[in-house]
Amino acid sequence: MKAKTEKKRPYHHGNLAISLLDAVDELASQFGLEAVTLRGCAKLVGVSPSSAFRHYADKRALITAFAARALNNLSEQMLTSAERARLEGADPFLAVGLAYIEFALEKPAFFRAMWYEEGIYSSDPVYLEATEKLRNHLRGGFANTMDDDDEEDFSPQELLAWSSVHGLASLFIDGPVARQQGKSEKMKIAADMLRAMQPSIG
Amino acid sequence: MKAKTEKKRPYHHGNLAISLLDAVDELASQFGLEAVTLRGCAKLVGVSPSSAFRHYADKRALITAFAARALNNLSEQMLTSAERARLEGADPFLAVGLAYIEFALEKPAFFRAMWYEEGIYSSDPVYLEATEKLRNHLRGGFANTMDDDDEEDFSPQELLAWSSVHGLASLFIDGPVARQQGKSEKMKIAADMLRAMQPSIG
DNA sequence: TGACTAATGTGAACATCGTTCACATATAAT
DNA sequence: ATTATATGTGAACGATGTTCACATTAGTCA
Repeated sequence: MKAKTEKKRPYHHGNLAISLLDAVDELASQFGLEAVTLRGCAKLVGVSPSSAFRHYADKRALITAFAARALNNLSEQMLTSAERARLEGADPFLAVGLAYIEFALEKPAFFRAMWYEEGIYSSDPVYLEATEKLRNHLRGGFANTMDDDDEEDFSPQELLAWSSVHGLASLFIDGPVARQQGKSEKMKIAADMLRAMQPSIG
Repeated sequence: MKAKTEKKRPYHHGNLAISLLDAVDELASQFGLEAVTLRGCAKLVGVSPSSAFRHYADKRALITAFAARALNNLSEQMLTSAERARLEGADPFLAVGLAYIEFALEKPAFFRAMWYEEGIYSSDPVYLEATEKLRNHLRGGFANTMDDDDEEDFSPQELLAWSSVHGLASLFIDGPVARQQGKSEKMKIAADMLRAMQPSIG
């Protein structure tokens, strides 16, 4: 959040790599992912444009790191909402699905960055690890409610759950579904869809 | 397809607007959507960069037009596969869903452009009309197999169908699902998912 | 402490991109 | 034929990603 905006400016920033990620966060949240610029990030951090290349091979690598961080954010959010649901005796399946969609609605630029295949290095180890974690949290959240047959592969039911949740999130933020409606109505639509799926995953 | 590549070059191209769309098609198919450049399209068509602005307000408008055309392509493909399924006595629901996913697998750049919210004018009338048509073809294809209660809004079941199909397509081309597998295996996974959905939409 | 080395930030430069605008050329209308 | 309109051109501008020689600092070890 805070990009160490105001201080005496020592020649060495000391935390540039992470501060640049914060800058991407800031700019992407405010103006969209497409508006994120290396020079803009550098300026926001108060540093020369070329200094970014000491920490990231190129812009794409920076966006990749940001995407990985976003994936981890989503993983956390799903984990906590699954735990809370279990504690409250609520349906963890619904909770996990709704958390996924809510994340996309609240941080659309983050969600887009996660799956921005053409703008990231999708085989970067850090990014890959983050997708693995998300995958497992998804399976973990969904597994308690449905048959957890295979350890590695997604069952058709699990894939249905992930796909539908991912698809609705995408259609909400980038598609023509419920364009005019507010967040709470969208969440209600999402809950209805998830409940409609129950017969398939019981 | 053919961008009138080789001929005497009259001062006026005569078909620039459409030829530029063909150029976007060509470049996006070959090098990805992010690699599409106004100057590149102009060069491919054999015309000056600035001439593009006589037909499109800016690059974003050009991409918007391309996205609309892609949406119409997908609509056609879904329509024909639904008809064929009906003639063959096959399951139209499965056919429509698989057509959607197959399109994304075969033309990923087209599919991305369709939902490239930050890179298009999503309230452009032509684009909007194309999304409406797709919407209706989706409902048309799905409606025969499930309760067609409401005329305008998607029922939870219909939305589940669209979301899951859209989500799986997205996860295939931009996500970590079945990365290593070939198209036929992915189509089998898709069919399994669609069948797993049957209890919810019967 | 002081000197050497590695790490980190800078400034100027380059090619490319989207975009604009005065101008050139072709087509259509009168 | 003359005029008006549509369409394409060339040169320019600012912004972007990137590179590279150089400046500054931090870390290490005598």
